[in-house]
Amino acid sequence: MGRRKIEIKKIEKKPYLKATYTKRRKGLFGKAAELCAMCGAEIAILTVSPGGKFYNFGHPDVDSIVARYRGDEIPDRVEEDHDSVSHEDDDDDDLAGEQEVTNAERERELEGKQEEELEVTTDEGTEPMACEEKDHSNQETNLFENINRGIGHLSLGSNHKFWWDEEPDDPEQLRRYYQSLKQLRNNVVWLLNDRNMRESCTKDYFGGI
Amino acid sequence: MGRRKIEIKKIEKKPYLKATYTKRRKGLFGKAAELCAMCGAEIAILTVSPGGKFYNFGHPDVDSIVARYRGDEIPDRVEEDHDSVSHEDDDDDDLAGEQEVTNAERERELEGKQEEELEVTTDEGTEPMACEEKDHSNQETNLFENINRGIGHLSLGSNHKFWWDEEPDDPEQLRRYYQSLKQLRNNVVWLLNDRNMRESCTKDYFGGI
DNA sequence: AACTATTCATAAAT
DNA sequence: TATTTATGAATAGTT
Repeated sequence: MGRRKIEIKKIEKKPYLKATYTKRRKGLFGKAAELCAMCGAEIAILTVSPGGKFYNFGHPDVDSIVARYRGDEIPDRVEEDHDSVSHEDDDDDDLAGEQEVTNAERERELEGKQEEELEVTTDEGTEPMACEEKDHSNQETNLFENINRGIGHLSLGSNHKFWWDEEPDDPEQLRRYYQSLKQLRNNVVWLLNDRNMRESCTKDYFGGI
Repeated sequence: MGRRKIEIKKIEKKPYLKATYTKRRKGLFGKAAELCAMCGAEIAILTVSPGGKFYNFGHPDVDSIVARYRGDEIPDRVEEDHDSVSHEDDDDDDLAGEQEVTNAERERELEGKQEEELEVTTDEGTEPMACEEKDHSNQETNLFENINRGIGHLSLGSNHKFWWDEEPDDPEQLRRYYQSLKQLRNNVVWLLNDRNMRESCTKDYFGGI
């Protein structure tokens, strides 16, 4: 796609490496933006540059997609069939597969139809193409509230018992358990922290769309 | 890029929508793979199709990058300066910016140099281009161990005190705190669960690389 | 960083 | 629906 056919292999010369990385990252994000605009897809791209820096793309935003990917939503209903999952179909039972309803689709149907009807926005830039310049600290708060919320609905499908499943009678034991769990909480908090160091870009790719 | 110039706008006709989505997703993942191979970058792409199904790309794998994005690593040292973060530079202070050391880079230097020297793999497919067919349950275990680990190192930089920061003397109070934290733990477990329903693809894109 | 020659991705056709 | 082909778009090399 340039003056000459190139091999796709590691570029060793630093100046070329940087230039190529920047160009191609831009190209990649642009492609993603087009795909979002044309097909109503949601895409999050997390990029770590060779220098170790994050450059991200997200539509409608990175965090909502990442959260969905990890299952950060609060469940209304608990899935029991975690074992019998084998998707052999490779690519296409999506969207066209209107007979074969997947788990994910069923879940979405329960949640609400808003996104299902592929927003009939006709033209110009009134799309909800939000960009990643949101207030991160607020997001942290929301996500954490999310984790703390929905406590009543939870009942993990598993039959295993762990130490935290039995409420200890011994006060000293209880105290130790409490300590452990508090540490867990701290780790979770830390996990949600420090996001501010990262960059995310979406705009510039949705200008003429 | 085809027989005719097209407008980048929402495709309304379902058959075209599906075909286009599939083609372009494939193209996007291919571009990402090339970028990884040429520049040693790490990329995770999370895609939600218009039908609501996940199709993901990851090199070396989705979860490690997502975890890093969210800050899932166990900290060796605690950051104090979370407020004064404003990256105004748009694009390029990366890799070339050998003067201006960012927080992220500093952290990496402390961690160890393994990844810094951009693995001098010269040619063929001996690259660590892992694909996303790993054992998910194992990953869950690992991530959870990760969260449970590193307890000793933690001291959040904040000055705020919350109820979980004071160890309660009252046994009943302690029990209630314990309950709350246990629920939090359950939420975290749930959050790590259910990943098995998703597909991820990487192979097919690294065949000739 | 800006410019072109060229390859590559893909829209339309089959 | 998979394959083919003509064409526009991304980009390698150059300045």
